[in-house]
Amino acid sequence: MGRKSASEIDENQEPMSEKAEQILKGAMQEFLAHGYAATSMDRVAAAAGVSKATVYSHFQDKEGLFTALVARMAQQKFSVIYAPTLLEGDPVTVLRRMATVAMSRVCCDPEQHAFVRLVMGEADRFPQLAQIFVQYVTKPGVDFLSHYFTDHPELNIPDPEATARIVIGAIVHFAQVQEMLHGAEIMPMESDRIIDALMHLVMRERVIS
Amino acid sequence: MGRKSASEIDENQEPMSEKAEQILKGAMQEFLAHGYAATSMDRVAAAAGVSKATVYSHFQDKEGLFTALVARMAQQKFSVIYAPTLLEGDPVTVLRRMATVAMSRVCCDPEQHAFVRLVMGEADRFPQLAQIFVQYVTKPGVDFLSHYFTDHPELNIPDPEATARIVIGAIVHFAQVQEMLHGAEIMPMESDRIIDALMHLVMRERVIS
DNA sequence: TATAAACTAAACTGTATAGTTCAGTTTTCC
DNA sequence: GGAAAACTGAACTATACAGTTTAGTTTATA
Repeated sequence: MGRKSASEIDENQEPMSEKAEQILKGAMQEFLAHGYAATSMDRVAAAAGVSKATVYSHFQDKEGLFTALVARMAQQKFSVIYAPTLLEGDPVTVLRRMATVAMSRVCCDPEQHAFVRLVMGEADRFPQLAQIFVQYVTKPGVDFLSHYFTDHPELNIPDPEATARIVIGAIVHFAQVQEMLHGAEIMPMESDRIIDALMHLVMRERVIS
Repeated sequence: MGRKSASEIDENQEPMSEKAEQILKGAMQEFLAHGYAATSMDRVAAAAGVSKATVYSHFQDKEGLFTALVARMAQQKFSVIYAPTLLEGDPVTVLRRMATVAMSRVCCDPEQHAFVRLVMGEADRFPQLAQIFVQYVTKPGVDFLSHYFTDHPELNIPDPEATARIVIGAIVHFAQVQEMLHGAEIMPMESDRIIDALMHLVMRERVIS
């Protein structure tokens, strides 16, 4: 039952036993709802429909379970998947489609909000988990958009990577303020206005071929 | 000793007794370092150099202390202060200066990182605190930049508020990824590149007067 | 100086927690 | 069928916590 020491994180994708999956599912429910410190192992076991001894036979301790869970979620559940069809069409269409898809994913999924909150809130106590989040969630998104900019010089973007970060940062921050921080009531705005303004900024100096 | 019920938040700025200030200082240290759930009232009292009974004579309970603390910090310590001199000069200079100041404030202050982590991490358990954060930290920044855009039509920005959110979101998200999520090692980038790319996007279609 | 208010230290209550142990049950697999 | 492994439920240890109480001390004030 290859366990890991508390401080190292399993980045492999060893197939897991059914019980281990069950436990992770219960752990996800509890940790996402209550955060790390306020989640008890008894509640995790109950949520997983499993005895507490079984939890401790699959995971070294609370920290080990938490790190296994978050690393796994970052790699599986929240890693960005890009459909090839996303790239079909002219840049104006494609960029707007990408922005719209990203915005809806990042705005409309409460589980994603809870996950981001969890990772951000624990980023100082679990810096490795924060880095895994960056590696598997943030970086692929930036790289993807950055490559698209690079592959389309007619967009006339001098620094594709920085520009990719700006576009993604604007979308993510909008979702954070509106949804995660409940800012929608205080400073309401349609997400389309962000997308329109982004398109205006990025597209207006392109070279018409 | 006008206390508040646990669920309502004091948005007034009643002058506080010296002991209450002491307690808030200790509470800030502990809550910023360990988060809400993992902070104990004994440690808060010890950090404040005060007996636990005194803590409970000034604040109703842990939740009341926490909400008083976070609301206060959002209004005092992390509300954005704008110097009038920030606005002197032509738009190219002013915008770059504003971006640079914002970036340094948001990137280089570990206490600000801890505060944002705390508010984000507890935003579901304390939605009113998240809204106070938006009201006193996010909104003033967006409004300020938005007004600057509106006051300078030569910049040719069709949607000032959305554009202000994009600029601020890009800067804040950059700081979040690089510093708060420890992404600097995984996807390093100089903050100047973000600022340059932002300037390029915002300024390139301005009307030269 | 007298009096009230604020404060302290410490003990105390009741509950919750991480992690372990163990006797007994179920599952797996040869 | 039978042995080994996995699992269960429940009790158990030791610790920590929120919040209260008490008895005594300091501080301000009039």
